[in-house]
Amino acid sequence: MPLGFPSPVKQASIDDLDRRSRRRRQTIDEILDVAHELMAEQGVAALSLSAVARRMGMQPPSLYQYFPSKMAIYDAMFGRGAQAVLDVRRAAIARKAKADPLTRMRAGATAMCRWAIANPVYSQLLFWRTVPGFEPSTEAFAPAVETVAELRTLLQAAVDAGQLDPDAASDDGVALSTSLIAGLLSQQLANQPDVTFDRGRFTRLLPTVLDLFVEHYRPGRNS
Amino acid sequence: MPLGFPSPVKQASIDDLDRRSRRRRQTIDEILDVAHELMAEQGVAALSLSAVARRMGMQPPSLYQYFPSKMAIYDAMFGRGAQAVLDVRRAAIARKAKADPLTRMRAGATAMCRWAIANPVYSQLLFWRTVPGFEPSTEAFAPAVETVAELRTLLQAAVDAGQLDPDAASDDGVALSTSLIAGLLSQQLANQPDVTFDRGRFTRLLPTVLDLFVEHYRPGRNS
DNA sequence: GTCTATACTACGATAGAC
DNA sequence: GTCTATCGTAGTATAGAC
Repeated sequence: MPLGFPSPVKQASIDDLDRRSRRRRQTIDEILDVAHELMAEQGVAALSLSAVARRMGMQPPSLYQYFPSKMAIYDAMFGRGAQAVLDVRRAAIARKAKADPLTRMRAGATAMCRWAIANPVYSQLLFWRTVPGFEPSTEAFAPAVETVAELRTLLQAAVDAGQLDPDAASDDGVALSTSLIAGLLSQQLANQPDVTFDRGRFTRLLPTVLDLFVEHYRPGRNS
Repeated sequence: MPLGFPSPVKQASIDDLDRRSRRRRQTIDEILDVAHELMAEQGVAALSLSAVARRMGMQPPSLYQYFPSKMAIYDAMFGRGAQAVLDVRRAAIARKAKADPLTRMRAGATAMCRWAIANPVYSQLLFWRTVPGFEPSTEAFAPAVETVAELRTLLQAAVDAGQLDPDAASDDGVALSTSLIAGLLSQQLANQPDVTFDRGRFTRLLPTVLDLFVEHYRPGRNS
């Protein structure tokens, strides 16, 4: 390229790259938002790329600039949902930072449960995995692993504070607590999908179920 | 038709009707069996009539002699599954006919749970209802209603026998007991779908969970 | 009651122009 | 990065012959 001539090709500045990648992220987010909408309307497993493109005013092939396949969209949704659960739970626990471990555990469980009922599409993806051919990638699954790890940590804190028996922080304790909550969610979403958390016949039982857990692992109780 | 001439059209005898309707029933059963196979292989929501026909050595249009639509097949499967749950539970309880109500309740729950894990396709249909566009008909749903009714009756018997607090037979008691079991099933099927009931990290907790329930409704316990 | 033929629609994904 | 065009496949369902 001869010196003294400004390049006819526009130089890509840092700002341009920022703008471009921000634009790209926006499009990706919009795709996921629209996919979520459609899943809510037609069923999670009924997602179609054509429908997504139609609603976005795009042509279907354009979607392949952002996701290499339909399953990649499901995977991104899974990751998004798992991250949201992690965030929601952390936020609820942070709000009770000064409270005892059991209070924080209850707050985390309640917030997560409330979010799950308000977001049935994500719940179905995360907790049931009923989309034919879809399995989440390790990356998308990571926040879910972290959520369970943090649950275990909190249970251990309750044990250390003398609020729970040491068994509560075992594999069984973790499995039991997740199962108790999954049961309420499962029944609520299957039988009263359009009822709010507060009014649900099943989710209403959350405090009771948490009591059951705490009582079961009451320290000194030879279970 | 002139007398003295045997009809050239073969008279349809009672036996013929029997044979014909039996044959028809067999075909219907085979369709449902094959549909079940395919759902197990490809995913419940991925059922395709063409695939059913292919595997049966039929042409797709022939299926419409037996089911008016794909959803009708889902509905029949739902009904079949709900009836199976009812039967399995009743059989387990009948085997403990002479035992106390709580023992029978535990037996029923265990048998049902075991069956559900061994039949994940039906479980997904019955307990999650994640097939886009499908809702079970009242007829198909009837055995499920009956199962819950019988659960309530059994809880009431336990109350009457002084084994449980009267609250156990309330709406909340029923919802709680179904949720506890649904939780184990849900977690087991989503996280360890190919592990047996006996070895499952979650289903293994069934006795514990039943204890939780019984303890919660222990008579005289002011809960 | 099974078939052939077909209508109709839709889908996921790729190639290549602009 | 978006488009048009298209491939290849699949699907549900119906009409009508046999």
